[in-house]
Amino acid sequence: MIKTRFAPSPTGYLHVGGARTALFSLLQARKQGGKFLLRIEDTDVERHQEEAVQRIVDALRWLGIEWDEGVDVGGEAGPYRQSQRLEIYREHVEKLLAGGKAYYAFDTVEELDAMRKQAEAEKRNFRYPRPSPLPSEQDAQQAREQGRPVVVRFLNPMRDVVFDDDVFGRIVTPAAEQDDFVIVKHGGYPTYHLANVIDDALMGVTYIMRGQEFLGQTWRHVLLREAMDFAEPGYGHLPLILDMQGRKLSKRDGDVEVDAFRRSGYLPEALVNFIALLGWNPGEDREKMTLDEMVELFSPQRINKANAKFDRQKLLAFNTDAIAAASEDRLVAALTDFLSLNDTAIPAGDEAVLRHLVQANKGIRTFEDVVAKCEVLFKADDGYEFDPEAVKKVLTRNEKASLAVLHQVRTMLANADWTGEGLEKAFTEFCESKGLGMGKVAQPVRVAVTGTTVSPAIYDTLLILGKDRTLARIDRCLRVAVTD
RNA sequence: GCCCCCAUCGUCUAGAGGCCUAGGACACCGGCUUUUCACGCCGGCGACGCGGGUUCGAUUCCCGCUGGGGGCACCA
Repeated sequence: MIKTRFAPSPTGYLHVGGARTALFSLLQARKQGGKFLLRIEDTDVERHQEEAVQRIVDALRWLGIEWDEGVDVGGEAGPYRQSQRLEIYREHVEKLLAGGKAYYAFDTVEELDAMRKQAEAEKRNFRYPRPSPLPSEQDAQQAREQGRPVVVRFLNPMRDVVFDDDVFGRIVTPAAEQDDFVIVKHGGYPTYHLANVIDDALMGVTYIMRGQEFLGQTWRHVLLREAMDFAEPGYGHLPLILDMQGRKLSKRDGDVEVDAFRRSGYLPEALVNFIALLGWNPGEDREKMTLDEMVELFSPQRINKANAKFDRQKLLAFNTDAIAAASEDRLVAALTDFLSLNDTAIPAGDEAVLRHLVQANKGIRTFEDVVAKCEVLFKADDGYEFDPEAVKKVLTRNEKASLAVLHQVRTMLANADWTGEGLEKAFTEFCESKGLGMGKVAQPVRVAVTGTTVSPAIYDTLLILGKDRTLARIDRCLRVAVTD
C-alpha cells in the first residue's frame, strides 16, 4: 500500500509552497487508496519555533488537508516529531559507524569555511577531504575532551547514483559530484538527510513528494537507504512556486502564508483549488474542482516541470467564484472564522446578523469586502466620518436639490414599514411621486447613513441599521456633513 | 565558479509530428447591465525565446545558444 507524507520543519508559518506539497502528497495517497501522514522535522534547534507546530497543524486543517497518521492524531510508527526520536537515530548511527559506513570528523565551521574559500580561490570544487586513516572511537573521545566539535560523516561509497522521478524523469548524479556529508551534527542531532531517510523507512513511507530544491540532493538519500538496507521509495519532485518577480517564495514573504489568506477573508477551497493548478492540471480545460474531484483526477505524471509564478489576481478570481458557489451556512461559518481573526466593529457572535450580511453581500471577492462595505453600520451613529468627495458628489454639488430630497426621504422613511418589501414599496412610490430615478434618492441616503457611496443595496443597508438609527444618521448628516 | 533542472499569450496552462487560423482561465481594453461598490453578460487584444538539424511536414523529436530557476551547509 502506498503511503505519502508531509514533513515540514517548524520554523515559521505554512506558506503556499508547503501547502501545495502537502496537498499533492494527500492527493497521491488518496488516489492510490493509501495513507498520508504528517511528521514534524524539528532537528534544527537554532531555528525551531514551538508555536509553529500548532500553526502548521491549524493551517493544514483549515485547508481541509487531513492526515491519517502523525502529529496530533497518533499512529503506530510514532512519535511523529523528530526531536522525540533521537534514540532511534542514535541506534542507526551506531550501526553505520560499527559497519564502517560512517566516521567521526572534528573540523570546526571556521576550518571548513577556510577550506571552501581556498577551494574557491583555486577554482576547484570543494569536496570534504576524507581523512586517512579514518578517525577512531578513541580519537572522537579525545576530541570531545579537547572541546572540539564532533560530527559524524557518511562514508560515501562513491559511485554514480541513478534514480527515477515521476516528474523530472531519470536523474543521474556522478560520483564526482558527491562527498562525505554530515549525518550527525555537533551536539548529537541528526541532519535532515539522516533523520528524514530513517523516518520515512520506519514509518513505511513509499512515495516522496517535495520541492525541486531537493532533486539534486536525493543522491544522499539513495545512498543512505542503501547503507541502512531500506527500500527505495518512489519520487515526485515538484517545480517551485515563484513570486510575480520570479523569485523563490520565501518564508519571509509573509503574504504568501496560508494564515495570511485565512485572515484576509479567503475560502480554503479556493486556495486549495488555485494552488493545485500551480504546476498541475487534469488536462482539457477543467479548472474548478473540489478536493474529491482532484483526488479522482490526480496523477504525478501530469505535474509540470517548469516553475510557476503565484498570481494572486487569479486566486482572487477563484475566491470570488468560490464565495458565489458556497452555501449560506458555509459562508456564515467562514465569515465567523474570519471575524474571529480580525478586529472589526461587526458582531462576530451574532449569527442572525452575519446571515443577513451574507445575504446582503452577494458578489464579494473576499470577506474583507464585507468589512469595507458594512463595518460602518455597526459603529456608533456619530462615530463615522463623511467622505468629502462623496458628500460633494451626491449631496452638495446639485445645489440644494439633493438636500431637499434627503429631507423628504427622511419624512418618508419615518413613516415606512421597516421590512424589505415595505422599504422597497416606500422608495418606489417616493421616486414615482417625485419623478426621480432611484439613483437620485438612494445615493443621498447611502451617503447620509454610511458617509460613503459604497454599501450593500440600500434596502439591506437600512434594514441592518434599523429605523431609529437610520433616522438619527440622516439627521446628523443634515446637521453636520453639509455645513462643513 | 561548478553541477543539475526548465522554457507556449503579462500570469496559470491545453497541446505528447499534420486535428493549430495554437484552445481555456486570470489580468488588461471596449461595451452592456445597474440605487453605489462588487458581481454578471458580450466582444477585443495577446504566445510557441533564437539558430541549426531530422522529416513530405515541426509548438511537438535532436543539438547549440540565450534566458530563467535550483543545488553546491553541522538549514531543512
